[in-house]
Amino acid sequence: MRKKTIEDYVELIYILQGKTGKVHTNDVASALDISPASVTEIFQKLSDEDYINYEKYSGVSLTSKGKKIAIETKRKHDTLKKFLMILGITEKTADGDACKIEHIVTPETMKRLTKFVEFVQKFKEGPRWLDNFEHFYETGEYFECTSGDPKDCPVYKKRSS
Amino acid sequence: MRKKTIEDYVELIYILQGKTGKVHTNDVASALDISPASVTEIFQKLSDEDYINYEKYSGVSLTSKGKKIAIETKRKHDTLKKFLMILGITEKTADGDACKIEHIVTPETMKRLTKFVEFVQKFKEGPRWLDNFEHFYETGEYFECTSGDPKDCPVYKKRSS
DNA sequence: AGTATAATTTAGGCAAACCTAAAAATTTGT
DNA sequence: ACAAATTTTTAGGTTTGCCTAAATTATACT
Repeated sequence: MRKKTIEDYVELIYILQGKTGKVHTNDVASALDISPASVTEIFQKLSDEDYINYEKYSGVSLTSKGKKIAIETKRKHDTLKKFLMILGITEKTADGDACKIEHIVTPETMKRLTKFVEFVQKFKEGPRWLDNFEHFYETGEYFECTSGDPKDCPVYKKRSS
Repeated sequence: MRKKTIEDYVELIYILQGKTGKVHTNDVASALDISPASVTEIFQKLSDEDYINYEKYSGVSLTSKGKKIAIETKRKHDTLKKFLMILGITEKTADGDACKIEHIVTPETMKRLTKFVEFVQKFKEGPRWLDNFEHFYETGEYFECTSGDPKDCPVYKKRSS
């Protein structure tokens, strides 16, 4: 069930690293709820493939290769999460889904979604059609707002975020 | 890399089953590019968990439990694909991404996306904001269409689909 | 500084998902 | 119908990602 990718680990290390840049076996173990022994194995593997600098018994830090992957993955994650939240998905669910989708989505799709988020965010409080979508989602009532006076296309609900 | 879920197998069997409803070891093996021996194991497992009816050396067919999963998974797949295509992603990419996302997405997100597709499809040729998104995607030019005379919010491009 | 405690690593094991090679059952061609 | 070819299954092996228990190293307290 739980298949963690290299990206997962690297991103997590990136997030966990404090000012010192050092991340310890136990930090990762408790974050992922796996045994410290397993984390040691993971560290060895990541080190072999040059994603992290690993020195026994001291912590671990990202190499430049690792950092690059981490930043890229985190950027994907944040965009996906924002995207899902725009559609009205709760933060917690959006975060969880983003975490899974970020590893499998193609660059083409990612690019589209990124642009979409950018597009929507240009509105101060969300575009009108999004309010109408929200209303449709809640009630099933549907209004088409492509023509006529904008006053005929009411906004049903102000979005909070 | 290749992690096949029960859903994957069941959906595939659903797709592969012809008029007779029988699917054979080799069909699945060549579809997934794995060995026939592995398919036998998979059949045994799926049979143990009552997703398929399995009789050695004859083919395999879905139980009602299996069929239910298969139909549901296919429905998810189709919705995700439509959704991605609404955003302008090419059919091939949308299909591939849908195939991966369908297994990991939460019901909450799935419900939202389904409604979103329904919402957009109520427009005959796609809502105006989608055309504007397309224009924004292509050119970076941005127009806000929430107020004022609709004529001030031009449509730049008619969508084909 | 020396010992108790905590963190980390090593060693060995288990289960899942694949594999190959060989055995067994089925199907095909004459 | 029966031998040859094909399909399917069995048996046994490999790798991966996790585990526990025990050994080792680091840290913290007096």
